[in-house]
Amino acid sequence: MDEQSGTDRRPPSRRIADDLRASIRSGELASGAKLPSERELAGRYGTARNTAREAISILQGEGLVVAQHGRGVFVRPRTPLMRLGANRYSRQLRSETGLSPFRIEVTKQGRTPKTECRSVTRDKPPADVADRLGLDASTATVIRRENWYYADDEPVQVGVTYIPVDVAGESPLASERTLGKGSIYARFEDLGYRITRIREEISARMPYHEESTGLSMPPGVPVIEVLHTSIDEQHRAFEVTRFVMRGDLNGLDYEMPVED
Amino acid sequence: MDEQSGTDRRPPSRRIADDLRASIRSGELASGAKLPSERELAGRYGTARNTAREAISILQGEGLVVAQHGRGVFVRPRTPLMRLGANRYSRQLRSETGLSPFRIEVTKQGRTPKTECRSVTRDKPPADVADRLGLDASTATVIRRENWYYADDEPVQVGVTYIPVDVAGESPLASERTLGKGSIYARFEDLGYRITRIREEISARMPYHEESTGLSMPPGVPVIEVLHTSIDEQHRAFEVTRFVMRGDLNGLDYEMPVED
DNA sequence: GACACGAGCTGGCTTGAGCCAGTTGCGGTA
DNA sequence: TACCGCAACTGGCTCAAGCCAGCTCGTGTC
Repeated sequence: MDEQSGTDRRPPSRRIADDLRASIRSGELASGAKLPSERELAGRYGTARNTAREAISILQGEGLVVAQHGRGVFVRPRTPLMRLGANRYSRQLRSETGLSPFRIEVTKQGRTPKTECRSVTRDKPPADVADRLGLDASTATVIRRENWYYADDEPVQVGVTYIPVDVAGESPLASERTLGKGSIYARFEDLGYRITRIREEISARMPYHEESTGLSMPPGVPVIEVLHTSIDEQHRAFEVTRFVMRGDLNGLDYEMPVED
Repeated sequence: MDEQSGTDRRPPSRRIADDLRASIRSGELASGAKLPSERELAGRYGTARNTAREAISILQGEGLVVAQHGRGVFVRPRTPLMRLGANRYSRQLRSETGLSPFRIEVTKQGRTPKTECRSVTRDKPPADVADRLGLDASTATVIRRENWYYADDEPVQVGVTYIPVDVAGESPLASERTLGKGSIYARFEDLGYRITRIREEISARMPYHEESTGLSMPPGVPVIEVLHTSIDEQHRAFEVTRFVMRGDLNGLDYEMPVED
């Protein structure tokens, strides 16, 4: 726009990034399209290759593009989000379909779901979890169950469930990786804990280094962290799960009454 | 650890980033602490300054550190999140305190809240909003109200509310920036729309360029986007608001019954 | 005591060069 | 025809140097 007047205070890398961003937004560079190569951008703008590279790295940080070694840089296609709702705890849904809401969501997108329980251990609870369960973080022991969720063999979410030993007792929850029909909430019902309320504390952040490798996340994508607490009729918090999910593939969808 | 065997396949920039990350995690570099300068890191590791710089940029992308021109690079202090719950729509809370939940939350943190209605216009609704309101995106008109929320004069969140013209009529909602006591939901009640259910669709992403400048967001921080729908006793969706909030300052906290 | 100035620190940004490592496709060989 | 291998692309990462701009703090002046 205002090239000639010489008063373009933006550094060249910003300018290139701004131009590319505009092209992406206008649709000129469609979803999945290949950007000009670093060397070509550099030539086109009369800058060093590193400067073009810097521009691309800005867009990567914004989550707009992904680079593929040897192939090029591409506009990140926006895949539809899997929307997880509170209905994932619904008894009816559990019994009707026999499928977990995660499986339903993934199937709906034409992908193949898979879940895997990686470990069942006894541990000390993290402070925030102990707090939600009404336990003393330094003395209490909990069962820790680590679950991974996949779509087409691509990991999309992790859930770590903490159960007080007093609740789990000697039930399958305390030791078995597979929990049989109706899955985990059916087992809690076997023990007399029927989920009637949930609390979900939601935050977003960039993934830890382990998460970004474990979930094989591209740069510029945040995670959604959900700290979930299950509460029964007697207002007992009997289980807490921390979900960490890829922000580019997952979303939450709650519908609830306004109380008071 | 395995320096000598020469088989440290990590590129130097990664190695520096890993070391710094470990120092941060161990607490050796506490929250708010100053990292060694780029030039010092370069010297210490025997690399070029650019390489140390690259390492720091990795940590910036992870949201672990913030750079301040002329001062140094610092471990990002983790400020406690403001937790917004469904109670922000509660009638009782509205009448009891006369304060909005946002104001309560901010005050609780010892900061000074401020809200500002930037504009009230008539517009076409975005497709997703039209869908939630049961309108035709291409023909319908809505009132668009843009609100900014501040803590200590720092912008922390934006909310854009869409109201069908049929709902707003000639009420203050359609034109006034200030809505008087009890704020927006009291005005909806004046019109016969009493909020009984809400739907909240939540996602996380990196901020758009405008958002990151408008909310003056440091790099490596995502936003939480909430698409909120208000529903009355007659199952009418009478208002939709899109909230965009800084992920490092805000969180959500819902407690709800499990239905079915 | 208040203030202006500058030295020496910090990060911000660029250059132009080089080498490495994936990817792709073409052409020649078995 | 099937396959191998190489050339020519792509991004990944680094170097060494330079200039700019913001911050801090000491020094010296008024």
